[in-house]
Amino acid sequence: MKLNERKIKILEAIITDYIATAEPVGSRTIARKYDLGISPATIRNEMSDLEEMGFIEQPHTSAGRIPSQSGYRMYVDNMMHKRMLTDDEAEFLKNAISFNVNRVEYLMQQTAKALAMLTNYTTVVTEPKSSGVKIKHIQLVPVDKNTAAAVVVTENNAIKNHIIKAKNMPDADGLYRLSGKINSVLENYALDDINSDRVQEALKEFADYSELIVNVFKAVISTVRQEEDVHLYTSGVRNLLGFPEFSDVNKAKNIFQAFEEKDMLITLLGGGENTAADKIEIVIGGENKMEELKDCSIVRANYRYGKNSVGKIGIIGPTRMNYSQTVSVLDEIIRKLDTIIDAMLGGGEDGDHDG
Amino acid sequence: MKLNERKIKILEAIITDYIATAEPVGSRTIARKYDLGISPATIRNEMSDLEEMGFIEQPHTSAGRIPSQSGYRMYVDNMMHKRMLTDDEAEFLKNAISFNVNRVEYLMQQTAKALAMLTNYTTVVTEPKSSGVKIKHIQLVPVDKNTAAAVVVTENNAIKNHIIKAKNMPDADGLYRLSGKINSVLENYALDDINSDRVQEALKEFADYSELIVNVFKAVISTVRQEEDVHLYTSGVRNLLGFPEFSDVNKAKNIFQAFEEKDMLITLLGGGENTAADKIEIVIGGENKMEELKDCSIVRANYRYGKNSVGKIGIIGPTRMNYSQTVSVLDEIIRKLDTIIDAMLGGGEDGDHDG
DNA sequence: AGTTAGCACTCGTTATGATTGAGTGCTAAC
DNA sequence: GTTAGCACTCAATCATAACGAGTGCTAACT
Repeated sequence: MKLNERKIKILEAIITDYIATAEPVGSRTIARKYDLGISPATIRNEMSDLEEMGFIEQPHTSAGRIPSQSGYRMYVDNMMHKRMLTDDEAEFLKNAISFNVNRVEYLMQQTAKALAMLTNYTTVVTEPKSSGVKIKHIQLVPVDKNTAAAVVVTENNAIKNHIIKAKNMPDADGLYRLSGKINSVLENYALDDINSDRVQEALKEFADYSELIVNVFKAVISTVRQEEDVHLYTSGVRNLLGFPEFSDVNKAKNIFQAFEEKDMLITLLGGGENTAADKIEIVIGGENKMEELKDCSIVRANYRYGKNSVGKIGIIGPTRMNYSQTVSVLDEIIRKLDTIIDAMLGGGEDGDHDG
Repeated sequence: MKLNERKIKILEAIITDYIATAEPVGSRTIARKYDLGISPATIRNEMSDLEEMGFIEQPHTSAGRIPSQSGYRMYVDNMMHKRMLTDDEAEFLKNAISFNVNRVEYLMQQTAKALAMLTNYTTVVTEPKSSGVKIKHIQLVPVDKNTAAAVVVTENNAIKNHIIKAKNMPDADGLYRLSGKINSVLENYALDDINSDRVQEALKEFADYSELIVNVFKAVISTVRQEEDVHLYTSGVRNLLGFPEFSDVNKAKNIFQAFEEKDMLITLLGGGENTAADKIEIVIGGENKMEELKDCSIVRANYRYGKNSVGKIGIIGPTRMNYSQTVSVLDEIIRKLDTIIDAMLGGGEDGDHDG
């Protein structure tokens, strides 16, 4: 059977209507609301075909049709036209995310919140990761008799602290001089070389403090590899409660449970796999492997710093979510975020990472 | 009318039963389940009295009675006996919170989660605040042409970063020397004196960098006053969905909305008012002013570092929550937390506050 | 006096059955 | 190929009745 022009129009009508109303849509409704110039009977015949092709299904005999998973897939891949933002949406976005936040955490929180309010779905945003980033500078600051803080400044001006313990600890001046030495080592050698003779030689003045030095290098390595886990910012979880598909409290409970588990959220955002940096990806219903979220769809994308993807944004709604709006909004916010992050990290405008 | 022994027993039975079942409890049920040695008819008479006294009420004519707000209040203040932890609970707690976490954030998150799992309610925990704490040491670390990081080490070995901007910035060595000067000023003068001639005199060598210096002092002051807002850790929000009182999705939605607003949570935890450091406080139903949470009760307490309250823990459940269990668990966890925090901050064991 | 058995009464909940109406598939005519 | 017409299905709605948990009151009993 061929998916001709008319079938496409009907399928589109069914999906549009179902997205708006959450009610199965029947032939009469389509004939009335969408100007296809054909009678309900004809529509019924076409719908019968569409059902056979697997794009729509019937909850029960005497009900209208609802889109199936592959129906949505077909719509999203081939039929959905990207629409412009409405004036209201554009206006909202303009005010929601201010350029002059000076903390990454606020920016991320703000972004999550703005998206959640605009779309009325749930959003998850990761903080920008600094994995693979180069280290610009490190400085040891005295804290205690056996404790120092290693302040690591990365290439993009993010600042991370690490607590360093060692039995033997130089005084403030000693720490300052040691910092200078370590910086010159970091500048001249790869991280893998830290056990080499030449590095040992460079640091021989501080031979007494080998424990300290080893711990400092450990901290440096963990910064570069970003072994500590990323922060996630979530907003609008409660929005899902507004949708009829989750008015069953038990369903809602399962979903909420999922949202409390970080690992789950990370998988949801696409986990390890690195999707193309500038593509918006849509995961429909059961396409994600998570049982709890089988009635949800995810629209997700990476945001960038320079050319590299440094973080992810996901918008989660019912399978029947408004893909077209969601994609437009996400697209716009990604564009905006890229600019802001560029200004924040790159331009050295600001990059407060305090704790 | 007097609240005699028998009335007390009956009120207690009603509350216990209602907490367990969430169903209005009638005279026959009490006679059957609780061995009071009196007939339903007698119980009915007493219940009628209890209702007149305002401790219980009737949802409708042909239903049993449920405790009123002042009924719970009476129970909580005068009748509830603090019970021991069960073996299971004790065992769970022992495993749930590990002593060797090395980040305050993990500890708080863990605490929130453990409490939520144990009680099956929702918990909110603030991170320990360092407000009012003395500053031990400060060091400026170069970041950028116009940017430095001020690393502030407080008396209890917490470490906070602040980004400092200034048009005119000394080089690394200059920053190090300036740090030394500022430290000696901080040691010898009160923070209010920073505009005094003597302080100006002490820093005159760095007159070119007045913008930088002003910004550093601002950062120091904000650390001491803790003007930046505290982190909150929430867990088990979804638990509330399990209770029949919130099976109406709209009610649940309102509550969830409240939980997404930080200000709300802070008021919930007792906001500004400083309650006695070592008392567990119970706020029943509408006693809190928040309309959205009128069907919830809060059991809350402060945890300490040394003698000072440094943070708050709140457990939120339906008004019909198990106060007795909640209080015991909270009491135990506070005790435990005090020990851990003492070890973490005081003993200088560790206090990683990275960002 | 206090306690209790008995009973009429209330009222939410549940079960039953009838009605409605949205929607379908099929057939026959256009 | 399209459409009007019609019988059929089935969830949702509604009214009614039956049920039962619970009460308050009265009168009898200790």
